[in-house]
Formats: sequence, structure tokens, C-alpha cells
Amino acid sequence: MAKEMTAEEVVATMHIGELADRSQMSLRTIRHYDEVGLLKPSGRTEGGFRLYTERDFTRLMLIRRMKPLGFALEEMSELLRVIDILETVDKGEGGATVRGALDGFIEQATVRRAKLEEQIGMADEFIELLRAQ
Amino acid sequence: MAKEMTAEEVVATMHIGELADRSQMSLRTIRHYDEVGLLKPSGRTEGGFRLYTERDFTRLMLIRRMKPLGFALEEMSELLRVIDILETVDKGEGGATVRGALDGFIEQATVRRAKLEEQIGMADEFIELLRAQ
DNA sequence: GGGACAGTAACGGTGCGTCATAGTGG
DNA sequence: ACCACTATGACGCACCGTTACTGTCC
Repeated sequence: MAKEMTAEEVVATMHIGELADRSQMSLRTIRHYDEVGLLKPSGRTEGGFRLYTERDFTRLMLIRRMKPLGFALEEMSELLRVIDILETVDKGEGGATVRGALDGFIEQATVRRAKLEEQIGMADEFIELLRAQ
Repeated sequence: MAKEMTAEEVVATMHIGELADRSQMSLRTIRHYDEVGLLKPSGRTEGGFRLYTERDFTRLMLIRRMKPLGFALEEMSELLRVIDILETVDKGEGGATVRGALDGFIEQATVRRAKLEEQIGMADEFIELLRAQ
């Protein structure tokens, strides 16, 4: 029944289908993220079914929000690692470096967001041109 | 020197490089559009260089503005055909059908534009999450 | 035990980037 | 006769969609 997480708390889990529903991502996409190591399930059933936790859901939602900005899956991986470190270590030797990495992402995101705005501008010009026909 | 356009006016032309500069599209992309039949050069030099006219430039800019909306190259092709017909025929037998096609594009574009806005929303949430770290 | 749900291949497809190699043009 | 510009392959790649077939869960 409840699945043990290597000497930690018993955690509520869900199958891939529920994760897909809640996150609005396709099964294929979630499996792909597993394949490439972007988001691995926290566990598996004896029979091989992927098991995801709330934390996995949170991470998937971060990925989802990151997608429109066009980051590569590898970059998303890196960001997740950075966030992991910031959450656990909080302060330490390499803390500044990691913090800098996060700031880098924020800057990148801001730049890309601006490009998205430009694209909306483009789209508006396009629609105008069509209406003028 | 000046290139004749099969019994029409002599038209100023440019090579692919100038078209690329003016449109901000890569050489590869423009060649790709030729390969798939989306935007074929109006002519070629004896040696095989692609020759583009102002009209080609206009069409390429339409494509460029259409890109952010995520239309497939084939759909862009279709739109160019529709516009062609509307420009030349203007009114005719199948005029209503073609007009309907254009309206379909306008609707599609509007829907996709809305999705772009949603993506900006996503991006903003993402950036907020990062800043909260 | 039965039907919904999940698993693993494996191929397909779009839209170019990126060499490599060779020919053109002013 | 230079040398920047252009041409044609051809391979690669990201990010999944889409079968197809099989196994699992409750």
C-alpha cells in the first residue's frame, strides 16, 4: 500500500495519469522528461508504474511555467538542481556561485520575456495586415 | 544586367544576402523556405544565384510576423496563396470561399495570440517564483 | 477477473543549425 | 585574379506525437 521512501516519511503518491491531469501535460511528455532525466519519478510500484509526489508535481509546474520562455530541457534540469541546492544548503561555501546561477536564470528569463512581448507585437502587425486585406 | 521577368516589367532584384539582412532571417531559413516551396525566388542568375524582388521581401515579412503564432510552414503557404488570389481576382466565382479562408486565418491568429498572452502570464509566474527563492 | 490505466520500444515530423565542399560575381 | 557571396547536399537535433503491443492495478 503506502510506499516507503528509503528511511524517510511515508509520502502520498500518484500515478502518471493524475500528474498529467493536474499539470495539463501529456503522458508522453512526462515520460520523456523521465527519459532525459529532467523529472524522474520519486518511486516505482513493484509492477513498474511511476510514482510521483507533491514535490514532483511542484517541479513539473515550474517546468511548465518555464516552457513558454523556450529554455532547453537541459537548462531546466540545471535550474532544478540550482533550486534544490538553494533549498537544502541555503548557506555554505559554494552558496554564492549557486546564487549567481539563479540570478543568471532570472536575467535570462527577463530577456526572453521581452522577446515574447516583441512576438506579440509581431502577431498584432500580422493580424492587422490580414484585416487590411 | 537587369533581369527580364517573362514579358513583364524589369524589376529590381537582390541576392539572398540582402534579403536576409533586411528581413532578419538567416540564409538557411530562406533557403529552407525555397526548398519546401514556401517562398521561391522570383528568378535565378545564370550561375544559379537566387534573385528576390520587393514583393518577395513583402511576403517574407508576412511570414516573419506569422511565425510567433506558431503556424506551420504549410499553413503559411496556404495563406500566401489565399492572399495572392484576393489580390488578383478580387471578386469572382470562388471569391466567397477564399474570403472565408482568410477569415479562418484571422480567427486562428486571434486564438493563438490569446495563447501567447497566456504564455506571458506563465512566464511572469515563473519569474516571480525565481525571485521568491 | 475485467477494463481502465500504465509500460516499453521505435518510427515520424517540423524547422531549421551546422559543417563540408565547390562554384559565382563584381 | 581576388575574395566575399552563394549553391547544394547531408547529417544532427530538440521535443515530443503517434502507433503498436504488452503488462499492471484494484
